[in-house]
Amino acid sequence: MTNKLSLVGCKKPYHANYKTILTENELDNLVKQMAKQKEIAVDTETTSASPTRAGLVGISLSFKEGEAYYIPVAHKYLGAPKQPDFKSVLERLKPVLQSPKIKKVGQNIKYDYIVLKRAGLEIKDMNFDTMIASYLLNPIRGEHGLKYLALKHLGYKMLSFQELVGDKRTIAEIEIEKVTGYSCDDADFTLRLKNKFSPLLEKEGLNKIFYELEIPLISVLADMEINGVKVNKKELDYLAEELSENTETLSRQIYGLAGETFNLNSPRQLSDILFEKLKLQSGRKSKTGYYSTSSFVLEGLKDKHPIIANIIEYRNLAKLKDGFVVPLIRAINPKTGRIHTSFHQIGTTTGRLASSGPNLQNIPIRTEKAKEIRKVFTAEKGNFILSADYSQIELRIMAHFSQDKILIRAFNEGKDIHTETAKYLFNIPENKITSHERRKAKAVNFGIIYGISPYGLAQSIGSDEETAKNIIDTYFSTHVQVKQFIDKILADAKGKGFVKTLFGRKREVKNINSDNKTLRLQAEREAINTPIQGTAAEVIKLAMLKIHRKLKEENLKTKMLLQIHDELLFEVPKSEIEQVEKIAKGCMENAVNLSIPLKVAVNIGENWLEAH
DNA sequence: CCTCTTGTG
DNA sequence: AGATGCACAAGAGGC
Repeated sequence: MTNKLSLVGCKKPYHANYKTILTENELDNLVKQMAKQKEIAVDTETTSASPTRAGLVGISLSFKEGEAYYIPVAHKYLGAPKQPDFKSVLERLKPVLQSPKIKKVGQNIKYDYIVLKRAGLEIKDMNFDTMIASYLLNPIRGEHGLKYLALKHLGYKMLSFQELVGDKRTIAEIEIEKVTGYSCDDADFTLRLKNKFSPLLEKEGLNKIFYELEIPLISVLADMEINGVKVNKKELDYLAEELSENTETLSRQIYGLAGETFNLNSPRQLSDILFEKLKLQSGRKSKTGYYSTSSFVLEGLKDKHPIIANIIEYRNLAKLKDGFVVPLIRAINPKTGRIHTSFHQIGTTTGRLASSGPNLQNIPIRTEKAKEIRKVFTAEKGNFILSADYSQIELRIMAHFSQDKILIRAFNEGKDIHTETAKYLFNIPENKITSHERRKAKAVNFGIIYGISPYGLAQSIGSDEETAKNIIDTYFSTHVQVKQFIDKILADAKGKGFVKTLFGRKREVKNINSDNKTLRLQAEREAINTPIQGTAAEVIKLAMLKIHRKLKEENLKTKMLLQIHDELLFEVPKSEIEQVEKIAKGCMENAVNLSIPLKVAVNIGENWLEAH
């Protein structure tokens, strides 16, 4: 069945030959041809956007531009033809898709890898991901979808998923002929984009970071997503119940004090109550004409009216309940009883990972109730949670980049970096430094990495701007090489229009020469922060590759579960704890060789709270 | 779909 | 005069 590309929505049809594989014979011939190829583009069609839940509906393959094949396995609609048997298709494809000698190409191939691995087929020799290539070529957010890339780089308007599926529930209900065109387009244009991007990566000096970091990371992240993390559902249910009772009590009290009921979750309505009705001292109006009710504002009004403390408490508890507890309960996969997040390699402008569905990189920790939530992240019977986190990785990277004498000496001597900074800022001996001064120094250390202003520092240490400015000046006059490092980054960025990480990841800084001061200053802060944050992200990614490889080599049952920017979380059988502790610490501390040592702290416990 | 708010590193 | 610390995800409200 040949489909001469008569697709709806195609402005500039390529003369493609797409074929539906319906018989054993056709499948045989296809596999024979595939076995001769050096590289094959793969795409799967499924029942869900979430790969850890999705069921396979069909697979498309392409190894020559303009030619592609669609193997339907689970289309279900009135009059659907008999399709090749799902299991036997997988068995027939295994020799080629699992061959370490045939390169696999995909668009967001982690998705397909997960779907196929769950079905029992593990893609080998994943070699190219067009989404990641596009991201490395220009790490901006939200412009790396296949449909967008095909239009931008090849001038081809693909059919959108929405246009294909319409009001049907899943792709399984769509006619095989239509899906053949759609899915073959996906595989075909993935291959075309690969051919376009491959030389560009080379030209931009991105080959190393692409082939040696991001591509091998795909299967590591896929395994983490498949693993998922065990949570204690009973405890979550209990927390939800408890938080509901507490928020209801608080809201009743708040309405009593306000003299009327209103929607407490609406900042606008709350603003009217506090600043119009109760006439409390307001701050500036926001863009939309209402006064801010942020925690910063509320904290300042705490003593002015008894309603304030209640609102603060309500906000805290409501956030935990509606922002974490309830969504976590909903996210539990009924089949595995675990929570499977997605990690995104193209989620950030700096090279960090992002997590969603649910986001497991922002689980609360700071308050007592928050700790209760951390506690529900637990391990299977006989296993423990092991957490390994880098100490001060960003400041260490800044020390390496800047070669600052004070920072390098402090890290080489294993000093507490914030205390050390306080020594220089306030010109007092180490044994005289109070927690108060250390706290200020800590704010300065973080501020430097972010490209701070006197106003910003004043806000975070609660001083006036003049004091903050003096502190910043002192920092730069003592940490001479840090100042030089920042000046060099800015000069570089202004000259070239981009900044680079240690491993050569590039980020364009668009407004670095803008006449608009606000935009320019923001670009300058991005230029300072990106090499530091981005390099830290690369260091932990490298460590993850090493750990993943080692766990496999040593045949360990330990599972890598989460990455939270400077922390890795594992689920470890009791018998493997000592070994894994060594592996994690060793791989993380030796991921790269810098002018300063990297330090990793390992903690073990029954749950994430105990292990952190 | 944007704004506000708040959770993390 | 007015803005002024990096990187995110997500829920709620409201248009």
